[in-house]
Amino acid sequence: MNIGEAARRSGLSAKMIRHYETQGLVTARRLANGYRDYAEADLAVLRFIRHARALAFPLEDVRRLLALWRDRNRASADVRRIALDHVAALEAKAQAMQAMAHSLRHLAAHCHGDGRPDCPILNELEKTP
Amino acid sequence: MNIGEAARRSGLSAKMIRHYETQGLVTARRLANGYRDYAEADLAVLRFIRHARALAFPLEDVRRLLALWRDRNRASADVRRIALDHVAALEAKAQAMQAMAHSLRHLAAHCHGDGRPDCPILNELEKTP
DNA sequence: CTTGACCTTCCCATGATGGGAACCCCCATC
DNA sequence: GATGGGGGTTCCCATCATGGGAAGGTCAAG
Repeated sequence: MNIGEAARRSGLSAKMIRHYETQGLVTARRLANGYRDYAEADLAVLRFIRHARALAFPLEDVRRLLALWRDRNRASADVRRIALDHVAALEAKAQAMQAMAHSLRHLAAHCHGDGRPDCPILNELEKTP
Repeated sequence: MNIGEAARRSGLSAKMIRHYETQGLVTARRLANGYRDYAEADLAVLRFIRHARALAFPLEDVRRLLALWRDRNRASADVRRIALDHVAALEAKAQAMQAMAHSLRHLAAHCHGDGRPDCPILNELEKTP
């Protein structure tokens, strides 16, 4: 199957698939005309990548997860560690964002939000320290 | 004051200040030798930018907030709208991240995390659909 | 006059993705 | 056989905000 069909069936874009190839996550046989040729097994890899990316694993993590996935002698502890480290990163970012959102919501709640220029949001941003 | 001192006193890096200049957020007088020269008023702008960036406003938003800040006839409603739109964006991202974190935590909780290869995380990632 | 600490501009890298150009391939239809 | 359309290929550029670093100008102190 060519890259277009592989894209359709994996839920990725052809661009992404080529990119993942340059990053060493997938490989594809080449036909005589230079076209990439994907087998069902490659599709499984592509879907794996899509699921991992849907959980926002960076490609570097995906590479390691794929290696573990292929390794029948893997230790589930290794997979777990990658996942939990990623969870920690996600939660840290999410909490930072929500803290910012809270501050801003608070400021906005005290802003008249009308035609007058007075605005606690700007007052906060212009603080001297 | 030169860019190094402006950086120290604003809490930004000299690199960032130059970048903000290319983006039209700050301007600086130039000395005869080509060095940028900042006044106290410029420092206030730089600190404003730092505070806005600390709340993760994209530079485009910072540009608009600065324009409103300088405009004595601004309507606080305009500031508020920018802020609340940004809050919505932050919360959407934060929630998406926490949803991913939850899923992964759940999967990891069912993973032995020992030397055995069996792993629900990988099972999830390899799902066919 | 040299040294070191500044400053300048310009280019490149990050991470994952999209856009688009220039060009090749294949098949169907006229 | 020529043409057109819809594949494919590679390569470059843009995003967003920031850092790294090179090459070179400037200045003050020794």
